[in-house]
Amino acid sequence: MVDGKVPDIIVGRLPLYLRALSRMRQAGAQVTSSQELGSQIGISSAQIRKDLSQFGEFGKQGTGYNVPFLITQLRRILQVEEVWDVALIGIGDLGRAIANYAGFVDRGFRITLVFESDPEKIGQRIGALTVQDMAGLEEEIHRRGVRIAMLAVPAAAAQPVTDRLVGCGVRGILCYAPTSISVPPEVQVQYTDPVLHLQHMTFYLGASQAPR
Amino acid sequence: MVDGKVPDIIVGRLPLYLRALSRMRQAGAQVTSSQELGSQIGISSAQIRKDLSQFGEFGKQGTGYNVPFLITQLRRILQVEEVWDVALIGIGDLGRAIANYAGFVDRGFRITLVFESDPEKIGQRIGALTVQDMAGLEEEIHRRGVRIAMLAVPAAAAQPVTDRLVGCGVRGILCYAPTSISVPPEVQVQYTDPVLHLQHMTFYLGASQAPR
DNA sequence: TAGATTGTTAATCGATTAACAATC
DNA sequence: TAGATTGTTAATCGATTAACAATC
Repeated sequence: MVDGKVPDIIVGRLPLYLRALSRMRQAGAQVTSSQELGSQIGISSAQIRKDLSQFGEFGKQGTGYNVPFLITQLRRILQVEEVWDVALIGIGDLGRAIANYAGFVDRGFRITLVFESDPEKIGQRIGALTVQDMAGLEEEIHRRGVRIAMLAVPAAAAQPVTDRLVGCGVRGILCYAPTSISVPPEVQVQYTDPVLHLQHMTFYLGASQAPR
Repeated sequence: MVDGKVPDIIVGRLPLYLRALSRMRQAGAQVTSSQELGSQIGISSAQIRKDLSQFGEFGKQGTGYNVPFLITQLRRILQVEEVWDVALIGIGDLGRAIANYAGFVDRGFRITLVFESDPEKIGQRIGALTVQDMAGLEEEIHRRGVRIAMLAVPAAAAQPVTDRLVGCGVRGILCYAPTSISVPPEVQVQYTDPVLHLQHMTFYLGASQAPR
């Protein structure tokens, strides 16, 4: 109910709740229950109620949760009511796909700076953005007050670039490079590596593929 | 030591260990310790030893773990000694980036089929692959014995496509669509949604961005 | 040998679930 | 009112950590 300190594992589920609720609203739902929300995302209703109770009382006995209201609350809790500016580092195929992705703004993020070290790519335009030289990274990020970066550089470049990002004020890094990076404790890091997920799945897949 | 049933949370860490070990080997390391491996990826040494002990005894007191040997063992445990054929569904910007990504094969995966519903894209070539009509999905996947799919379609299409995939023998799905999908219990699903990670981070980011 | 590090046990810590009074 | 569903407590379950004998 009162937030002394919220377990990180709970914080990590809130975006999932928000995503499911947004889809429900899109589908026209005005209310939902912990039961319905849970079955939608494969989580027990008790867990959802417990998680939400960390932040307040958002439901009504007998009827459940008002979908738009709960969305508003989760956006507030997660601090995505306003849109965050994000810097994207690395314009390979992946970086380009990220830069072109239209699904960020609705959910609280907007790529406003893109950097790349390859001289061939510097100056290219991606939508409304111009690819900038890594040389200007610190100055631009600092000047714009950007606090979040997405790192889509080769694994070998991830740590040095991270150090530069941290040095110029970035406090959240989403790392697409298939490697771990080190940051000071005040900096948030999250990783995304599809191969980790694939290898997690293959552990459970019996035998090999069908005969060819 | 003996594998009665391995907790899923442990299985999920093995790919992380494998990734870190591969980088160590690349860097020329022949041996490592649970201490070193742990500090590299931000996990306690005790946890690494405990996790590995689920599958056997891979280390040597006093000296630690032989890097290439442990890599071999993890690849065996995760069933990525051989390369898995993977079908990719959806050739938007993201699908294209996935299809072009060169980092899969080394780690056990190879995209061998790509499908798309947009008639404009069918027949296009992506590297050595030809974009195929979704109409032939079941036949092609079944014929090739493909067991794993990556889903890079819009959220609204995710569930119907999933049902088709499950119907033709796919047993592992990596879902890039920002939505949850339902599958029978024998099918593995993993998700990747960068926005979930970003929203997880913003919870911790104080105040707003710097003044503009 | 002495130092280092494993594999494993027991203790601690934290997360999930079940259950139910409160109440819409 | 009767039925439904919340928020919360206590019990259960599972994961992590600390510690150390074994041993390379």
